[in-house]
Amino acid sequence: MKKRILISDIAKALGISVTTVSFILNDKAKEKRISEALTKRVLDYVKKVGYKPNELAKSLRTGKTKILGLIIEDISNPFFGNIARLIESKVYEQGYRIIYCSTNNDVDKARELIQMFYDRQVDGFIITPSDGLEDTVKQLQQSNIPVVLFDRYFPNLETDYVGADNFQGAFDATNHLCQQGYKRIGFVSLYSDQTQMKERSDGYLKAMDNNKQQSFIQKVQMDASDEEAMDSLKDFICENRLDAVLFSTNYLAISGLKASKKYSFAMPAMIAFDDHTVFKLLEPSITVVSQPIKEIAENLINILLLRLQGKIKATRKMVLPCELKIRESTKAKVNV
Amino acid sequence: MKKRILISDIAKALGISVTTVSFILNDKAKEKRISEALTKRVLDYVKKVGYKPNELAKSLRTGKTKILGLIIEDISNPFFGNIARLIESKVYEQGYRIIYCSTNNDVDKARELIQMFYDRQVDGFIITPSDGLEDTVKQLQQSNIPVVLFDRYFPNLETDYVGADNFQGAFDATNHLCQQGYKRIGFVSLYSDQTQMKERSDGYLKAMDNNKQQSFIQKVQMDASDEEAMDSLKDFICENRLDAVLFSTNYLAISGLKASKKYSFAMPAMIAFDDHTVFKLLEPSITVVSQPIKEIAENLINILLLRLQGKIKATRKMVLPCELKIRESTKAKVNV
DNA sequence: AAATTGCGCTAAAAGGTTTTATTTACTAAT
DNA sequence: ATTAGTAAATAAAACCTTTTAGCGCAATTT
Repeated sequence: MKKRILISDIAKALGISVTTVSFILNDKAKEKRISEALTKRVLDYVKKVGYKPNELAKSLRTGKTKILGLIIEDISNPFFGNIARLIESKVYEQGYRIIYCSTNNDVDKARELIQMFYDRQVDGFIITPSDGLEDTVKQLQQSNIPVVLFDRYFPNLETDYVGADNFQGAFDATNHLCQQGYKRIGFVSLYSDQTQMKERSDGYLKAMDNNKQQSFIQKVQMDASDEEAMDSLKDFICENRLDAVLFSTNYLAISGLKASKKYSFAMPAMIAFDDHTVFKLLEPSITVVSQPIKEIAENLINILLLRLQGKIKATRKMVLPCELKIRESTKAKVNV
Repeated sequence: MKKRILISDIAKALGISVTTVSFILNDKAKEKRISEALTKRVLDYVKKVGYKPNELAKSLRTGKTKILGLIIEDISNPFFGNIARLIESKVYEQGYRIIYCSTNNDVDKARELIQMFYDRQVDGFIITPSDGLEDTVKQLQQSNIPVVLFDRYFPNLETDYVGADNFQGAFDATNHLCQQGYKRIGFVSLYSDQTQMKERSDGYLKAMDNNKQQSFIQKVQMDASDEEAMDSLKDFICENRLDAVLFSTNYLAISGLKASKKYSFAMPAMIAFDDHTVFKLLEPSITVVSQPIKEIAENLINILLLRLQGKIKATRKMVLPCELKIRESTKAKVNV
């Protein structure tokens, strides 16, 4: 276990001051008018001995940790897992690291996590906010710490935000079902005030309205068990004799599919929000509204980095288009 | 933006020294014989003003960051995503945080990541090592920093390790196929020296041997595209007229299923290693060898925490049993 | 000749803790 | 009356950087 080499060791070895070394290492040689000869000498020596600055000391002094906090709903959900992977590799290139936690939509946990990350002085946040987190986010803003929300936002709070066009996605999906000839089209959502859910619901309703169709809506408790969800979905679909269903999340769609298997009823035409490996493989394969995951991740990072560099003032809201991926589960209805 | 309150502010306000406050805050009041009266006075005041220590300063002084590095293959793979979620919530209770990165099985990236985390002075590592990472892990050990490997290990390096009983899992799966009457049972694996692959392969071979059956093995390049994997799997299954296949990972199984869909050949009886949402939903549902994810996560954390507390000396290797979840894809063969 | 400017570099403070070594004020024992 | 011992608290060093303010000197300006 060899001792870590310090900036003072370098200074001593070269017979110069610590300050000079620090300036050179922080690319301030020019600005501070350090001679090129000395600059080179220091850089060479640093390389030779493989000096690595102590990030903790650096952070303590500068107040910047180069760590970003990622607060998401659930890292084991492929939608979030994929975003996390993309975010992680993006920021990595910029010298930032990610420290993350899943909230499972629990406000108290979310609050605690954010406080914790704040105490650890992360430089910025990317958050999928749960219901009721508005105050906490506001506090972060007031503390002047950059926050970018994604997937959902707070209508009454000016924040940076990146998300998909949920209204359009749901609208297009519903329209597609209408065009295919379906007459009893249901919509499955959650008991939640989150904006993405509201927008999807609005998109569905608008399309149904345009097509002069009666709407059927079923909400599921956010903390419902898989069993409970399956039960209520079975009833919803069967009792209303639906011939098509739009599911507002991928896991609700999966619960629906499980239900149809468990209770042996025929799943009507269906569309799911958010793609998933399973949807491509099923027989029939499932039509989905797919969010532009890559673009979402890229924009999240871009906005956050610009904020960190103080390059933007006004809040930015990015709404990215969804893509309707038409598969077998929504083929044209054969009129009976 | 109110100024952060410091330990020195507390000392000043109460007319005592910084040292005393620090002792009390670190539960050393007894040991350092601080009077109970004073202890209470300090604790009350701290609570009242809501003092939170600066973790950076603490870390700088103690050399401990209370951050653990998690290096996994791919956070977007549900198997790893689930483990990550469990690990995260476990360590969270103990006051530790996780900083993670995916390697995508790239040694160079893994090495760089570990170096980075090391520079940031994480207290310990949990790593799914890619091929060729042996040296790096050895270096960490020599630097006296705790490392626990999982999913795979290095036969020639004494390390803490937690993983599933891959041999037994593959053995049981293969035996099950034999008992169901299948005669041409193939095994799909990766070109990789990783131990978990070797063990699964050995389990398959041993069972085939016991049952006096001819073995069929196909390896896929680790960096093969989905298309390439699908092509080679199609050829493997069709040209050998296999009536059953054991896939050594969930994503290989998924590639196989995609291939059967794309090229319209009937998928023979099959078993996948590692469960996945998709396997329960397919028609027929897929029999799997399921790893005890929860136990793996718990043991990883337990061992790492014990190491961090210096409570264990000898390396621990935990091998946990897999469970064969029999579903519809391996029903008894009807002899033609 | 005195005052100013520019150059190349540096001493020392600051950032907020923990911990070692020491002090002070007592009480008890010799 | 001196010594020894103990309880309760503390001063100052240590952790390793970045950054502010400024020094000594030579060249230029007034």
